Amino acid sequence: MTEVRTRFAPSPTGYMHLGNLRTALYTYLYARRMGGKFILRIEDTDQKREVKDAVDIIYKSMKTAGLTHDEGPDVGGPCGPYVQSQRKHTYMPFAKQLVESGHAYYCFCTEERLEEARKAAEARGETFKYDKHCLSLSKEEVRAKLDAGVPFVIRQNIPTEGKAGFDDVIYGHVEVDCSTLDDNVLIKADGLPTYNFANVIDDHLMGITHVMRGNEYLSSAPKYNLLYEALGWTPPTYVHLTPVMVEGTYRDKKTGEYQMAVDAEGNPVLDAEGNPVKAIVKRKMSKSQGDPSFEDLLAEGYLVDAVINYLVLLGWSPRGEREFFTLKELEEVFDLEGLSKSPSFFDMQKLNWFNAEYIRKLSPEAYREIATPWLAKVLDPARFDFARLCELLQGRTEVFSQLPGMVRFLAELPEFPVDFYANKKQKSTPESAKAALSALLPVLEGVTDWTEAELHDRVMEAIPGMGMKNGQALWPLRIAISGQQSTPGGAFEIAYLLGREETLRRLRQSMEKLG
RNA sequence: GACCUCUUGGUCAAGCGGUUAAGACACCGCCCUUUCACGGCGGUAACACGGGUUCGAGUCCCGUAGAGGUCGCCA
Repeated sequence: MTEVRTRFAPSPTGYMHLGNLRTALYTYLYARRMGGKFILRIEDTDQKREVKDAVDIIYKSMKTAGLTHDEGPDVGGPCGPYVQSQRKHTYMPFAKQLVESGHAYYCFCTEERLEEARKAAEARGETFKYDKHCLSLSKEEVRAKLDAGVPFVIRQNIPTEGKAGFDDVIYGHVEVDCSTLDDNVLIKADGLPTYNFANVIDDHLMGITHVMRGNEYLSSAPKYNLLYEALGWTPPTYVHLTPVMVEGTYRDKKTGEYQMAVDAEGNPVLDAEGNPVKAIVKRKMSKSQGDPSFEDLLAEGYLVDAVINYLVLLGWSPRGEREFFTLKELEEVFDLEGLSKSPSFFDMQKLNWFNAEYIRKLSPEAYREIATPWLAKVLDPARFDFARLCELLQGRTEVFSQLPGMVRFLAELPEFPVDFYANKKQKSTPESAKAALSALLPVLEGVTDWTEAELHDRVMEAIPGMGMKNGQALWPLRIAISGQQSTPGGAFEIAYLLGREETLRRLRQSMEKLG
């Protein structure tokens, strides 16, 4: 049995979006599971789209995600170079071979002619297909044009009849009529191959056994198989992955304008102020549409392991109850059978849940290290016990970026309405709160050893004498010193964190407002 | 529009001819509790529709509808 070789072949467009990362993940996992090799190849044959540093972003993302490749531009390997633009000269000979065998042909049509034909086809309501105009050129005519230096491309010569198909692990056998296929350009006028050609040549030359890629290639796969046949090569095993979808706004790539919502009659939907509302559509997740990339998520305080765990389950099922997996564990269990056939929607809530679970599993030290910079955005580390604060926060953190908002009240008592004191279950009302706070103030003033234990004991022993239930006294106390109905920790923890002076100051201030 | 593909709760999904149709997120309720969260217990909620095949269909076949993809000298 031959060794499994998979490849992740991104084009350097400047970021790693989540759909791409998931494809890389699956590709990597399958290679590892099978004890094979994972190859990174850069597909940069479109020089117009080249983005500076984009390749570095790819390396960096792969590295943080833990997807190490066995062969690639930076680590080398037996099938290099692994950057397509550096392989420029390997494609033309194969193209010429195809021309010789009649599976491809030179085309000298100008872009203008093609554009006109495309428009004409559109006007007739037909799908444009290249008319094989240049296929009828004689060998001599071709020779003459070539010698005269007329710009050319090389097109694949698709049979006019018959069927073309391929087998896919996920979709099974897919077959189409050749008549619906277009004679795609294999070699562009600049001498570089198109993706359609380069992927076939490189996958074969690099010994790729399993081609895993987005299912946007599903419709062109039959053409690739025709190429493999023409070249006398065995096609790889295809695994076409479903896209990661999202519901969101849609902005036209060319005009930059948002698609607007319309009602059943086609009239614009307006919001309360009478402004048009953007349409919410189902579409592929995409950085250019404003969806978060892998880097964005990490910057917001998502843990790598949580993102990976969430992503692997989005479109793949281990078919068991288990849902937590480390990368290493996935390398043991990942298989192709669990891959789903239908697109899956990205669910931020579930990602948040995964992230929260992973955060809870962090050691207190690790948590504190990550949390500290976030806390320091709004709190002075010299003034607050970050260690204690982190203990309180760890079980309540979903995403680190939420931290500043959760602790800002410690820096400054926020304005809050008196009805915060009203809580039915705690039997608290603004009136009872006033009584409770008045009784509690001297108790707290009497506490000199300002520790949570001491605060707890002094206050708890005073409450029965006040003729109140615990909640009736503690609820208003926490509200008075925090200004919030929900806080990371109870009254004693908050009081401790604030310190004696600040607690008493806030308590008096809040009592004043109660009148 | 043409071609290809997909279709189990709001979302991720198990299921591979016989199940009370798993599980997770979200949501709701109860318990725990000085709030929230965590944790525990429970609940609402699905086989797109219509025809077949079969003793029996979420599972197989055919239509319809809906959704996604492709139709570039982009990948």
